Amino acid sequence: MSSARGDCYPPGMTTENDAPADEHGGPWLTSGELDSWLSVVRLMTRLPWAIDAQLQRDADLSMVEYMALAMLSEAAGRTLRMSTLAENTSTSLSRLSHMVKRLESRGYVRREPDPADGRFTNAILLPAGMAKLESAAPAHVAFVRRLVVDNLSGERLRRLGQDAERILGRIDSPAR
Amino acid sequence: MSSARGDCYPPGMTTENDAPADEHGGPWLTSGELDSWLSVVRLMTRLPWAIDAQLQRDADLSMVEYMALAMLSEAAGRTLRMSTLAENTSTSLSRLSHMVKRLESRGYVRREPDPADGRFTNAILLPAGMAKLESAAPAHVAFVRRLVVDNLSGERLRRLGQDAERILGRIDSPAR
DNA sequence: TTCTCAAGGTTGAAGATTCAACATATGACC
DNA sequence: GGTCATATGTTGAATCTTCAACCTTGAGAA
Repeated sequence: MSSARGDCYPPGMTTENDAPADEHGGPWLTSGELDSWLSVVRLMTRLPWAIDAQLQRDADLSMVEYMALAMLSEAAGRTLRMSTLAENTSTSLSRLSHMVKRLESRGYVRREPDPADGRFTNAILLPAGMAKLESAAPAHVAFVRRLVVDNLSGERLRRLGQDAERILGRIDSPAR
Repeated sequence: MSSARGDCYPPGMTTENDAPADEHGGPWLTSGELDSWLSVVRLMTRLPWAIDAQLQRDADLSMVEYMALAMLSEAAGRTLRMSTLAENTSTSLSRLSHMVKRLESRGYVRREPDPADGRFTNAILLPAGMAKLESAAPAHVAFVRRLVVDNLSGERLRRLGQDAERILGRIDSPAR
């Protein structure tokens, strides 16, 4: 099934790659491990690209922008701190700051310093932003269904989410 | 386990989200589907970021650059057409062209028009590029093992790869 | 031959992201 | 109060990606 051949990952070592198929911890990847990893790499590359393309085409939004608007739409008072929003959308504060500035200039969002603690900045979803989100949502959700949710059995989707969480756990863990 | 709450995805509709848990094709996502999808989104966002950070820190390479060098290292004559390389690394030709120009300026790669058909351009891995790749590979493979390969059972890794392929199939399929 | 066309690739400008430096606000400590 | 340290955000420059326009090569038709 893999169209991109697997013998390209660790470099120059393919002949020594025939170790027992499921032994953990070896120096290189076995050919089965490599196939799976390369599939994951392609998924990480192309799925965001596909989602972005759909949203861009149908709503002139990037996926991160959609996520940010969606997070705000569900928050109390349609308001979140910049730092919370950055955490929840997995983006850097700097990127978010630039991004919100653009959303602000489009009239979807506004910012104000938190009245209770001036260190924080609150991002607030405006009616135009809510309208934008509501108009973008149906096509976006349908697309996600077609590519992912309806494309896997309930059980496999559930496991996919679990595997993702397990990998994310390692990413967040304090190294080693 | 999900730290970012799920009630932020389709916007403004959470109260109607209590449909039967595994019914396919509804208008919105059920809360379980949403959790899984958001986990996948976070994975797509953070895993490439983590891999890039490791490679950048240890080898001053991005993941796409690493992939390109690795593909070339395994190709016959350490040579591939630009278009093939773009396909195999899931990047646009334009992005690849800029990227290879940078790799060229670092002495890792060179380009030449295909002698047999001048429409194609061949990218060729130079010894310095091979050396770079070999020095980067061990730490990179170890990192991929720690995050993904050794973090899931053989069976789950295999299924993860299959799910990825299944989703990729939909992405490549001619719409609808 | 000559014309036209499609495919492969490059380029420069515009747009987005990253990086490091810089504010600013608050709390802790003296 | 005054000073220092820390956490939150912002900004501008550098870098990277995307987008559209363009160039070139070779194939095929007239």
